Amino acid sequence: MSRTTIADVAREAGVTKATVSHALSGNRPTSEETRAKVLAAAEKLNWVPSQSARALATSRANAIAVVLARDPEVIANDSFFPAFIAGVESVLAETETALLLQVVTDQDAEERAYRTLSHGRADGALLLDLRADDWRVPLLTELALPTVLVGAYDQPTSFSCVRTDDAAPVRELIAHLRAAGHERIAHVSGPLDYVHSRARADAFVADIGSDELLREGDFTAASGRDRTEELLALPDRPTAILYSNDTMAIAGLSFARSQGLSIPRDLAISGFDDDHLSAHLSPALTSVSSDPAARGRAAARLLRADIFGADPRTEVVDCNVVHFRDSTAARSASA
Amino acid sequence: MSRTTIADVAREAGVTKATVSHALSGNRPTSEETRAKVLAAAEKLNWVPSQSARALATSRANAIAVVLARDPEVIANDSFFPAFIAGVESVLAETETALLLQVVTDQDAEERAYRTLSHGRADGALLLDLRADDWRVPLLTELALPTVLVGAYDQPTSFSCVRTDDAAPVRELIAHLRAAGHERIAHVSGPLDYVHSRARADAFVADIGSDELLREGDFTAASGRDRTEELLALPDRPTAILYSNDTMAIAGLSFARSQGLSIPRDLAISGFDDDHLSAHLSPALTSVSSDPAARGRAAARLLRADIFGADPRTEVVDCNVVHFRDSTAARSASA
DNA sequence: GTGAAAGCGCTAACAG
DNA sequence: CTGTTAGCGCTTTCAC
Repeated sequence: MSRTTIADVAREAGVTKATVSHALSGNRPTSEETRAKVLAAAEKLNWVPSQSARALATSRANAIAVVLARDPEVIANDSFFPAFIAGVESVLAETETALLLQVVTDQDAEERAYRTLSHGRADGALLLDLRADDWRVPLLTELALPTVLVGAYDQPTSFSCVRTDDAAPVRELIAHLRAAGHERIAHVSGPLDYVHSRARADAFVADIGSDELLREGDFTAASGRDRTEELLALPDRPTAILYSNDTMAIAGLSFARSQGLSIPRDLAISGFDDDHLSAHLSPALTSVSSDPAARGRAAARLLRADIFGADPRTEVVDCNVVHFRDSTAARSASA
Repeated sequence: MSRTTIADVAREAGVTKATVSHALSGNRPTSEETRAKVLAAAEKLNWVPSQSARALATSRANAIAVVLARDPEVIANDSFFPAFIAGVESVLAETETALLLQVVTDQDAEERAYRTLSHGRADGALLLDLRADDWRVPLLTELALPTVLVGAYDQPTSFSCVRTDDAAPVRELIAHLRAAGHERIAHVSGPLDYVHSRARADAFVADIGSDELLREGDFTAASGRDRTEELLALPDRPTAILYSNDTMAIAGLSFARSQGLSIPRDLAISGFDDDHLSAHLSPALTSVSSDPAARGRAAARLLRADIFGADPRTEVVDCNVVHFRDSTAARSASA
């Protein structure tokens, strides 16, 4: 509770509050001399302007928000999020903007969170885990809160977007597996109302020509296991499974092994998001890395531009790269 | 920019601003009737009080801060942090408190961050990655910002602490390895100025009786590899290595293998923090899980209590459990 | 039980 | 170039 206020500094420097304010913000010309006096006084008193007072006066919070409506388990096991946040922070740091993180448990709380945030707490928001026809988009539009949508979004929108091509790596994986002789290729997706899960699943179905071997998971290990069990119980079981994240892939791998299958000989497996340990598994897991930090940086930059009044833009950050590893290595013989 | 303010609600309800304020906060008795009118008006106008105005008036930001001075690489590969944050959020959610996350790159920025935060932006802070004689402790004391120290802290302090017993799992691991016949046991620690790294290293040295086989790493894969190389080059090389996190352990494991060693036959290996994939590596990695979410919850509760004026307390969250897996399995014969 | 009015600490017209 | 004066939207005495 630094008691020193702008008034103390003004007194110390022998000027008025307004002068102090402007000397520091550079919002109007100030003589070099008074500027120096003000700086000296501020320094001497160790004064830091109150963010809440400034926020109230300028209606700018100097903070942006990320609201997460995720299961704690999924948060903890997600390799995307921390790296994404690190990317966001690296650009926020340049402008001393803070990141407000809020985890909510239900939609009601989420809506309240956005309403509160938009009212003096944050200057903008980053929307993650977009769903088809996401209800948050009209809400944020109504609240007039600058927003950047992270992840594909197909509806026309007036918000900035950070996109990536989720379909390309899926096609690349399928091509690779086909070349290795696989004909029964399955896909365990994330929840299909997530736009990016849907994009991957659509790419899969389009390329394979059927959704017979598509199963919907929810990114947890449990769902990876269960969907794998279903697929392997099929009369004509798949010889390769593409999972929409590494956690499900590994759970699937374990289950397949417990059934006596050998990976990749009997079943090829690939993940998504390339957890930093995936390359060290045995067999090393084929996965798709996507540079979450780069997407975080892009999102933060777009949001900052938006807050400063720039027109919304869509930026495609294309950094998906498939790492082919042993879990999809070519099988020596047969089908 | 919801234009509606408390004045609009007051007008709509036919009362004054003060009444609206009190009706909602319950800060003074209000007749059931006016209370209902106020609630109806607020609902009708979709009004949410401005956080910045409220913060200014009450000098309470309804937010707490976590400042991270970490390398982005370390952030992205850390399995502790996301789960910890999830735990923190789960208790903050109860009181609609937000979490302000700030990542800084140098000490100067970190100090500025704390000064700014303490001045209207946050009501308290969580200190992670404590170092011996941490400079942030006196700073936060000076700023009079309620703070909770997460991780052991040996200096006397007037702040609340969340502790865990880092020594016990180290002793348990050593005992296990000794029982399996290991006599040359090494430890690759984290940076030794971190209090928790130091605690583990001290426990190691105390139990082993020498620091000959102690090497200081920095939690990155590169350092895990390098320290392992040094240890394996020793004339009388260790037969077991305890690493202070899983990332270093896996890097060490890879390096040892590249030298033709077999794990665990020629070299037993254990990690720390129990990344969610560690159990799935091959061999499965022995590691120590520590329930970061529980520590996050404890820290958030202590901080909230502190902000509300409770006396500082130290809470020991003891949830370290060693998961013995194949990477330290008993060797059939010899030394 | 409710109203009126005085701030919280800063910024931003408007004068000079 | 600098000082004066209002607010920003809320909370909180102090009266009634």
